[in-house]
Amino acid sequence: MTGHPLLVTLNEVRQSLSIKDVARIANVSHSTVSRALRDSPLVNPETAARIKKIALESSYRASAVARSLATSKTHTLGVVVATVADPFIAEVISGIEAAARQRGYSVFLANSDGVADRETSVVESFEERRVEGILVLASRVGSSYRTLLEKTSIPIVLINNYKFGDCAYSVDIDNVPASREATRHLIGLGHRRIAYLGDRFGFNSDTERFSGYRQELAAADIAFRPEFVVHGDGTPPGGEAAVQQLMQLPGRPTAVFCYDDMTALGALRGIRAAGLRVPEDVSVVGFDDLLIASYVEPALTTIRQPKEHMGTLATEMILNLLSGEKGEANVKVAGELIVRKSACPPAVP
Amino acid sequence: MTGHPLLVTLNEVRQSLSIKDVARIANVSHSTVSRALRDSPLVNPETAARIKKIALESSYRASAVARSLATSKTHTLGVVVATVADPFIAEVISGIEAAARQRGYSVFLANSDGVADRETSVVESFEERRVEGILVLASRVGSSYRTLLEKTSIPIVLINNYKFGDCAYSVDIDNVPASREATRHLIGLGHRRIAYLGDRFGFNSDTERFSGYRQELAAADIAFRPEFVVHGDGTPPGGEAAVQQLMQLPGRPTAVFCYDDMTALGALRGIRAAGLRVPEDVSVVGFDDLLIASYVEPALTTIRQPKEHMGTLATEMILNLLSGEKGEANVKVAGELIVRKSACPPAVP
DNA sequence: GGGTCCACTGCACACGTGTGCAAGGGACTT
DNA sequence: AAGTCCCTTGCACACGTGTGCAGTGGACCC
Repeated sequence: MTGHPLLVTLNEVRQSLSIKDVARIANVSHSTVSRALRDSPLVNPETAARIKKIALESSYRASAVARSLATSKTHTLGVVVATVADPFIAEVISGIEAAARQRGYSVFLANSDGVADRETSVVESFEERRVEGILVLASRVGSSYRTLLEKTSIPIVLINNYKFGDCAYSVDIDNVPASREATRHLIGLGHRRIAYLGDRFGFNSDTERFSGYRQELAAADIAFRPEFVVHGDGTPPGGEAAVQQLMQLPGRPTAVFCYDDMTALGALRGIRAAGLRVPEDVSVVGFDDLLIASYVEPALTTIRQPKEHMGTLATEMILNLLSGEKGEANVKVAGELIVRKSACPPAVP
Repeated sequence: MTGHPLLVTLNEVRQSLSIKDVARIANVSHSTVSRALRDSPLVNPETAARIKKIALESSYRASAVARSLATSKTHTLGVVVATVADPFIAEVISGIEAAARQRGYSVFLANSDGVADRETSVVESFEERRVEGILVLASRVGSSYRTLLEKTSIPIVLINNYKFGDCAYSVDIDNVPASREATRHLIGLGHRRIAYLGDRFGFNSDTERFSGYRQELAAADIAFRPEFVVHGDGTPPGGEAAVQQLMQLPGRPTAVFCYDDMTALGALRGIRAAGLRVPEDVSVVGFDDLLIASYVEPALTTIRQPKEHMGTLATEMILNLLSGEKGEANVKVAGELIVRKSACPPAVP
C-alpha cells in the first residue's frame, strides 16, 4: 500500500515511528537497531546503549504485527467462552490471562453465547489472527466443537467441556470423587433421603456428578430412589422450580445435592417458598464455590473448584505444548469440600 | 527470516498456506486472489468464483497479521480491567466484546489487578500490538492513567473511572440523580435516620453518590448527621465491619444506603450479626444490581447500572472516533431503581 | 481494417521487523 | 610484516497481503 498522502494528511493519522526512524537518528542500519533492542550479543555495548536511549526518549514501540509476520510467532492465545458474565467463567479467565501475560502472551477474548455458528466464526477469526492456541470454556456447548477440532491445526484445550474420547487436550474438575465427597458429607451428617438436583443439558459433568452421587449412596447401602432425581438448567430459577417438585414428594428428601451453586441458590429459594427452612428442614450442598456462595444466607456448603488454577493449568499446558514439550493431555484437578452453614444433621432422620 | 529447514521439519510446524499457494492452484497471480476474496469489482466473476471455491476447499485463512501490516489497520481493541472476576466488570466486558465483534473488531483482554506498574506495561503491550483503541475499566485505580493518557496517541475511553477534568473520553453512570433516587425511596418509605455506607478509596463515584445522598436529605429537610457516614472498601467484609459501627450508635439509623452491592451484602450480614432484622429493623439499599442482588435473602433493593449497555456505548464511541466521527466525549447513562425486599417502612419512625 | 476503449490481469513495491551472510577493520600471533 | 581471527556492522531478502500502474487482449465503432 503506497498510501494516499492527501488522505493521511486530512485524517491526521499519527504514524507511529518505525525501526528505520530510530536507525536514522542513531546513524546506524535498522538491523543494528533490531539487534540492539533485542539484546543481541552481536552489537557493541556502547552502540546498544545509545540506541536504547534514543528508542526510550522517542517512546518507540516495536510493532508486534511486523514482528509476528517476520517470526511467524504471534505470542497470542484465543479464549472462547459462552459468556464472560458467568462468575465461574470469569474466574477461569482470570487465571488464563495471568498465566499468559506472565509468559509474554496476550489473549483475545470472544463470547459465543453458546451459539454454534458464532463459535465457528470466532474460531475462524482466531485462525486468521494466527493465535497460537485456543482455550475453550463453554459449559453450555458440546458437540459443535467436534468438527472445529478436526479442521483446525491450532492446538485447543477444553476446560470443563464436553469431550469426545481423548481427541483433545482438556482440563477438568474430577467430578466423581468430588461428588462422592459431597454426598458422603451429607450421609455423615445422618441423612438417608438425599436428592440429586441435576442439569438437563446432558453435560458429562452432570453425568459424572450424578454417578458419584449414586456410587456413594451404594457404598453406604442407601437405596437409590429415582423420584429423588430432578433437573434444573444451571440458573437459579431452574433450580427453584426443580426443587419444588422434590418438596411436594411424600417422604420428601432431607437433603439436596445440587449440580452447581447457581442451581443451589434457586434451591434455597424454592425450599423457603415451600415453607421449609435451610438447613434445619432441608440441607443443601452446591458445587463450584462461587464468590456468592459464602454470602447467601445460609452460607452455602459446596465443592470448591480451583477456578483460577484451572485457567493457569490449561494455559501452561498449551504453552508447553507450543514449546514442544509433550505433557499429560487430559488433566483432572481435585475439588475440595467447603463446609459452611447450609447443611446440618436432619431433624427427622 | 529464511528459516531453519531442519528445525522446521523436526517441530512439524504445519505452515498454514498463503495467498500464493491459492494463487498457484488457481493459476493466477496472488493479486487476483487478494482481489477476488475481497470482492473487488476488478476481477472477472467466473475467476472470482473459482478462486473462492479453491480457498474454501483448502480452508485457506487470510493472515490478519499480514493484512494489518499492509493496511496499518489491526481491527483490534484493548481492554484493561482491574480483575475479570468482578461481576460488574465482567458484564461490561460482555457488552464491549459483543459490540466490537459486531463491527469486525477483536478484543485483547488484560488484568491489571489495580497495580500501577502492571497497567503501564499492559498499555505498552497494547501499543506494540497496535490496538486501535483502549478501554479502561479499573474502578480501583485512578491517577496513574494521567501519564498514560498523555503519552499514548491511541484513543482511550474510561468507563466508570477516575477522571481528570475532561481530558479523556468517558462513559459513566450518572451518580447524583441515581443516588438521590435511592435516598428518596427510603425517605418515601418514612425513614428519617438514613446512613451512608461509602467507600474509603476516594473514587469520585463515591463522592458523587454521597453528594446525591446529601442533596436529597436537604431537599427533604432532614438534618445531615456526620456520625451516620461510615466507609467500607467495596467488599462484603468491609461493609460488614462498617455497618456494625452504625448499629452500635445510640439512635441508630433505620436505613442504610450503600455505595455498592458488595458493600450491601456485607451490611446484610453485619446487621444480622447485631441481632437485627432486614428490612424490619433496618432497611438496606445497594448500588449496581449485580446478579447476586436478586438472590440474596432478602432480595436487594438497589440501583441498576446498565452494565452491558455501558460497554457497548464505550465501544461504539471509540469505533466512531476511529471512523472520524466526533461525538460526545463524556457520556453519562442513567441508573434505575430496582425495588425488591430489603427496604420497607421503618418500625420505629 | 485500424483505432479506441474497457475489462481484466500481473508486476512491482510497500508495510515493519528479523536474520543469514559478507565485509570491514582492528588486534593479536607467528 | 603478513596472516589470522574476532568483533561489529550493513546488505539483502523473507514473512503475507494490498494496491497503483502498466500491459494485454478482445469488442466495438467508424
